[in-house]
Amino acid sequence: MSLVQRVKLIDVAEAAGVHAGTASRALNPATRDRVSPETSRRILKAAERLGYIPNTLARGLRTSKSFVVAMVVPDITNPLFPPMIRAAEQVLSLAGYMLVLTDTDNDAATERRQVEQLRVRGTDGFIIATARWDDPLLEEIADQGVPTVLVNRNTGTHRLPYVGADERTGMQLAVEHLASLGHRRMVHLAGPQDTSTGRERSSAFRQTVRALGLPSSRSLVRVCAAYTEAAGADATRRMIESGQDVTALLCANDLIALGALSALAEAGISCPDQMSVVGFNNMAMVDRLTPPLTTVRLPLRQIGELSARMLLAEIEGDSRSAGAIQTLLGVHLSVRGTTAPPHH
Amino acid sequence: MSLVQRVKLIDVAEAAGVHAGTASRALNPATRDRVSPETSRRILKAAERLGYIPNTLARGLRTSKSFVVAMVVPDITNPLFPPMIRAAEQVLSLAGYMLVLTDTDNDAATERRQVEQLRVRGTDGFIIATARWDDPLLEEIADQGVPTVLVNRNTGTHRLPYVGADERTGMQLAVEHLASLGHRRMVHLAGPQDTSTGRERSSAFRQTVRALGLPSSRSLVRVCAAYTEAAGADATRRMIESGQDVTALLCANDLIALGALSALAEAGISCPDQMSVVGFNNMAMVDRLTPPLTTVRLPLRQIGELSARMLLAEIEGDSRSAGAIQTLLGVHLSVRGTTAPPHH
DNA sequence: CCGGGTAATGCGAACGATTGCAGCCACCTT
DNA sequence: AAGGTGGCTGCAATCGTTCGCATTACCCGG
Repeated sequence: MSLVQRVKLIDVAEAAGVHAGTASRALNPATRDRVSPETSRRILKAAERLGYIPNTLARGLRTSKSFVVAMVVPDITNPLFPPMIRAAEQVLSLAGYMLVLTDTDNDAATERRQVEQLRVRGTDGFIIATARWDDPLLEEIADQGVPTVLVNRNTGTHRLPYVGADERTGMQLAVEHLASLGHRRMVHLAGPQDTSTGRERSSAFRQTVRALGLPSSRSLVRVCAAYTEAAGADATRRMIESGQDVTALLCANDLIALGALSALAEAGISCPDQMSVVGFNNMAMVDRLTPPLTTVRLPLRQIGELSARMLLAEIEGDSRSAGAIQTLLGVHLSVRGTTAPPHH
Repeated sequence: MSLVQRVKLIDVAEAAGVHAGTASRALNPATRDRVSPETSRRILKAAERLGYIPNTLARGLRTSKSFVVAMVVPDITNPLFPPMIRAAEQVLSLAGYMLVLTDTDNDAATERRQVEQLRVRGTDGFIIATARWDDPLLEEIADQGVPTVLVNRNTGTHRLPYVGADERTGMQLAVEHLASLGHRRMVHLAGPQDTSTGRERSSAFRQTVRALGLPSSRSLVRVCAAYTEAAGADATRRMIESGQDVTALLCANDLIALGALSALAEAGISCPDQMSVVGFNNMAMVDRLTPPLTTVRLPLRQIGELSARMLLAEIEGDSRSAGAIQTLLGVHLSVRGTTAPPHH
């Protein structure tokens, strides 16, 4: 009684004096034209009056559709993700889908377990933010044609639709900004090279350095073990110990930049006077640091929103998706306090 | 083919040479004792061998259970929530539940719409972080006996189970800390009084000030319009303009503290030299500010974890829940750089 | 005036599991 | 040895929709 489900299809059918099947057709916009306008109107009215709400489970059982979409992130406490999640959730909920969230804790085994569990439960599609460059799970998904869109990180084979930021241009802007300030010897603290972001950013770094005619050498790129503060600090310490002659640090993301700033402070190297630092992602709060972090701002909300739209299109699209569309959204360099001309 | 669902109950039953009903009983631990150990073993083995995975939709249709739990937050980009969400998700997923996330954007109408939509979809329970002191939606939920746990914010009637932090002690620790530094004239920038956190924190502030024998007056509490940076800055500006003689600011949360710090900087008032500031929540990154923010640290992960456990108990508990349990977890004061002795 | 076409609706079998009830058989008691 | 008991298992209804197919009614041209 009064518990959620009360009036069902057969009730509205009876109220309208028709068979349940007819009511079903009238209620579904796609099949509505198979019932006469007059009857249809009566059914709609009855449904309205009784407050009919279809039972998603029953429908799902019959149609094997669940109106559930899952979003897979490596770590929801990373401020990079909430804006994307939020935007995606809004789009999906407007379209009548629920968003289930799963946090893999950066662990491939956990991820596989979660995704399989979700697939078994009839999840209609996936938004995945944990792609690795070489990712067997994603290959399976592509093989099996599960509606999926990748965000933030892409996979090497480009077999799945992807929406992300224009990483290369972001890195280029950062390098050019530093060059225009007069920097010539910059080091890139790269992210893990098994992620597309790590690879793209470091490749763009190398390319831009070369294009600007700056001295380039292998030692200008130092790969961090992870996208974490600790890894960034480590790499920075090693660089300082090496005695390398450097005036600017381009970090593969803000967490690495945070680690770098700590390590610099530890070593008594002041930023930006003795060392300029640039981050990537424009994480929440980095504008409140002292000095505020210069960083590349990604359109997180847009990424979330667009990924949801693309996924919906893929799920509901009658035709098979027109290949794996790769979308790159524009980025912006937020110049703040951690970059300044080098002094001699 | 090879699409998710293939082997079903009847396949297992046939393989084991029994009727589907028997297989169903053998597979369900709760009814397993109604089938002979020998048969049961055979069925389990067959299920294992065939890789049987029950169809949650079909089961849900019959049992009206969905193994879906929803978490309702006001704004997922607030760093307060991700740790709670993460912890809850882990507990739930281990128990075979999915966590669907919904962000109400701090809007009561949106919240109602989302929650109703979710209930209709057969959600088994709710973790709600958006409670208001006087909240009709929650009253309905309590009336109808929907399994629900409140986190972070409580409701005035205390009719639903709640797990949160010991706000009062947190505030007390903060006030005592300032008093021990020598502060006597402190102002509390309170949160909205339609939330339990706003009310508890300001009531504890008043109480502690009185208990310490400090001068107390109505003007020592200034209520902010919202838990936002902008509202905190506003309140602070008004306080500065009023010329009130104050040496310390106790903010109802970190965002308000952030706003206060901005407004102080604007007005050329240095922190902590001329004004001490204490926050609440220990949001991510506030330890990286200059100076790092002194704040009350809440056990966010524990709150998330415990709330999930309580909800599961409520959902699966054979007996009706033993009243609306109110759980308060311990807090800790992180003394950092924004508090110092007052100077004269 | 009749056959064939079309549009609208009814009919009932799925979807895949759970579960109350009934039947069966073996064993125990008197 | 007959009747009773209780443990296992099978049977079939059920959850609420959807959808292929059958049926009805109606219209039009020959």
